[in-house]
Amino acid sequence: MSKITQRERSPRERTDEDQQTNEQASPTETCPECDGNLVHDEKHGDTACSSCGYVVSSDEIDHGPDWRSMSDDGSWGESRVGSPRTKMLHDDGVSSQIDWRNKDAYGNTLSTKQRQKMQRLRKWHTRTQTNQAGDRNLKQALTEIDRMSSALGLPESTRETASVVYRRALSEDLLRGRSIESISTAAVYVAARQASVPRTLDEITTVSRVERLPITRSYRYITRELNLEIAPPSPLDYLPRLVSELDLTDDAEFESRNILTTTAENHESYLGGKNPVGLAAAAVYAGSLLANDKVTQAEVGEAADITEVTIRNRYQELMELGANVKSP
DNA sequence: CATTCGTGAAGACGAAT
DNA sequence: ATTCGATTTCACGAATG
Repeated sequence: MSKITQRERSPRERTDEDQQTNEQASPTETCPECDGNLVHDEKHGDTACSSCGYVVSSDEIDHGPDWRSMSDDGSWGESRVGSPRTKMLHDDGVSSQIDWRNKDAYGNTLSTKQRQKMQRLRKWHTRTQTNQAGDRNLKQALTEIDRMSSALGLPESTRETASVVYRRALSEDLLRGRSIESISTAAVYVAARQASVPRTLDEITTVSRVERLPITRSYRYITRELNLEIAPPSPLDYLPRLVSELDLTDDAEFESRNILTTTAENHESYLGGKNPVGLAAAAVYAGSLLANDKVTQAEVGEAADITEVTIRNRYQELMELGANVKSP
């Protein structure tokens, strides 16, 4: 009969080399990219940087089937078999596929007649997988989400969130008149913000295939229609990335963080309406001064993609509001 | 000399109409 | 769809060290 293989059967037997290389990739404490804190994501087996999203080692955990019987009488009733389900594949990763080679399950070449039959079967099979317009959209969208997430260095969990957001938009029939790209991009934007690893609209735009306008439109649209409540990004979210990009000391980071948190506590209202990146940049500048690890306004501006003028203004305001900034 | 400061005009954005 | 208000950017020269 036809050879139907389960997708992504994960390796049960690992070779010796695999074991060794896996052990050599021992977890480190700080991110090689930005020196941010590394967070281990138990669910996905990823060790990723909490600030820049850099993934250090992925897939330490075998996602393969668990062959143990889960019931006392030893029956297979509860056995868990197959690949893990994931929102990142359009069908949650539960589908099967027909091999493209014209061989049967034993590797024997098929007869001409059988081959033709297989052609038809294949055609039918792929159609059922992607036939519905929605499913076809999904496939393309998920590819895009993955591509953009990679380019932005977002952790795996954030990509799944983006996928879920897109699925919801799809199921609520929100795609009419909007491009798949723009919705996908908006989903990534949403997911990054919800995961407290926000990317600026500029960063998002550079990795997307569509312009800024459709992105913001779609973003507004889906957040409204799906009732997604997204808090404005905190300057603190941007701080670790800046610190690492500028190679500042922990001291400087501490001071910067301190400045931000204290002003946030005492002058909550002040922060409204201001670009959080500008606030973060100003705090980093101030912090670097306090910690004797000075960087110029221009350097901070470069790293944060913000003008010196803005840094100056925020810096001044921070000084006025927090008298506790002065005197090292 | 490099860095910081200050300014006015112009653009971009969100909210309101 | 346009208007309005606040914010940011740009470009520049002056001040500071």
